[in-house]
Amino acid sequence: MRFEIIKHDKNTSARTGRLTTSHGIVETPIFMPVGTQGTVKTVSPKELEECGVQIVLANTYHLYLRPGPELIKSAGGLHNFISWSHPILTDSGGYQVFSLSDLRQISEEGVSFRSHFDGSSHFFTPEKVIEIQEALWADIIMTLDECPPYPSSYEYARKSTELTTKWAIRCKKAQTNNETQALFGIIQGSTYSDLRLLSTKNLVDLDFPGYAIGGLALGEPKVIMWELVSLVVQNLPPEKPRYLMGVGYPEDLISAVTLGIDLFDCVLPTRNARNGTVFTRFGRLSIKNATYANDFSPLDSECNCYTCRNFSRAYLRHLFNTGEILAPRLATLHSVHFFLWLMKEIRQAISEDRFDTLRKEFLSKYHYNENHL
RNA sequence: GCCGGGGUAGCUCAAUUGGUUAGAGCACUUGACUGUGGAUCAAGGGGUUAUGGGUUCGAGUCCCGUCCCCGGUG
Repeated sequence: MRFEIIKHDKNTSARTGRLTTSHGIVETPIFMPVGTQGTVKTVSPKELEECGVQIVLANTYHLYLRPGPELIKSAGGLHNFISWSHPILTDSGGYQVFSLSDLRQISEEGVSFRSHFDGSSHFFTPEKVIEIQEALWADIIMTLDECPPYPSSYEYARKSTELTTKWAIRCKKAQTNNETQALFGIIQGSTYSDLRLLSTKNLVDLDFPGYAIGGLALGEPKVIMWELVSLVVQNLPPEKPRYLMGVGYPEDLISAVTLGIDLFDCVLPTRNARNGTVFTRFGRLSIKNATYANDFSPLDSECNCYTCRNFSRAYLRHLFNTGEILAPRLATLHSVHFFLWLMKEIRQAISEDRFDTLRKEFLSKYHYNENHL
C-alpha cells in the first residue's frame, strides 16, 4: 500500500490524497460503507460502484463466525468470494466483541466471548485476528483493540489503552503478509487527553502504514470528541493515512476532514436507510412520516442517484409502510450515494482551494440535529 | 320462527363474586440509532364498552326492550 498526499487545504488541516492498494486506488478523504458480512446490506457490488463507492468495510468478527475464514480462503479470498474487485478494509473484531457479544472476558492474552447469534464460545488473540484477516485477504486490516465504553474511569481507560498497545505490538509481529496488506494501528485512550497522547505516541513508534482513531462517538460530548481528534491528529505523522472509526453524520465528516482525517466508516447511511431515515443535502428525512404521503418530489431535489431520478417520496413511503423489500434498497442506494457525493465534493473543494466555502455552504443548507453537536 | 353463544381501540382480545382514570399485542403517529441491528428501544394519539331504558352509593359486568353477528334447529 502506498499513500500520497495530493493537496493541502490552505486554511485548515484538510487534505486530499491517493491510497494505492493491491486492488486499486482510493481517493481520500473517503467514506467506506459498512459491509459487515461481506455485503453492504441490500445493495449489489455493481450498485455500490454506481454510487461512487471505492472501498468497503467488512468484519472479521462476523465472517469468522460465519462462514469461517477457511471457506473464504478456499474461495480465493474475500474479494473473489463477494465479487468486489475494489479495495476492502476488515475491522479486527475488537469493537464487535465490545458491542455485540454478551459474555466477554478480557485478559492480557486476548478476549473470550460468546457468539451473539448462537452462544458458542470463542477466543480472539492479536495473532488469531491477524491470521483470520490474512485468510480473508483484505487490502487494509486492523489491529485488535479494546474499545472501552463511555464513560470509563481513568484507571480502567489507562489499563485498557495499555493493553491495546501491547496487542498492537503483537499484531504487527504476527503479520506475515505486509506486501499486499496494510495493517493499521488503532489509537484508544477513552476521553482522557494524556492517554490519547500516550496511545498515539506508542503506536507511532511502531511505524504502522496508517492510523485509526477508535473509541469515539460513543456518547461523549462532541466538543470532547473534536478536541481528542485534533490532539491525536497533530501527533500523527502527516504522510500517513488517518482513519476515524465509526464516524459519522455528514456534519461530522466535514468537521473531521477539517481536522485532517482521510478515512471514515459508519453504519448510519445504511442502517438508518433501512429504518426509513435518509440523509439529504437539506438534512435528515424520515420517509415514513405522514407528511410525505402525497409528496411526489424525490428524496433530494438536487440528487441524481437512481432513487431520486426515478421515485417519489410518496412511493418510497408506500414501500416502507407495506414492508416491501425495495424500500430499504432504494433508501440505502440514496444515502450511500449521498455520502460518497459529499466526500467527492469535499475532495474537489480542497483541490480547488475552496473547502472553507464548501463547508459553510453545506452547513447552511443542511439542517442538522442540534443534539449531535 | 325457535334454542344457544356473542357485540369492549382500526384489528385480535383482556378486565378477579358489580368497585379508582376500561388494559395489552398488532396497526397508526413521532423520536432515537455513529468500527451494522432489515433489529430494537422510547414516547404519543385513539373508547358515550352495539343501542335505549332499569336496578344500585357505584354497571363493560346484573335485569328488560331494540339492532347486528355466529352456531344449531325448523
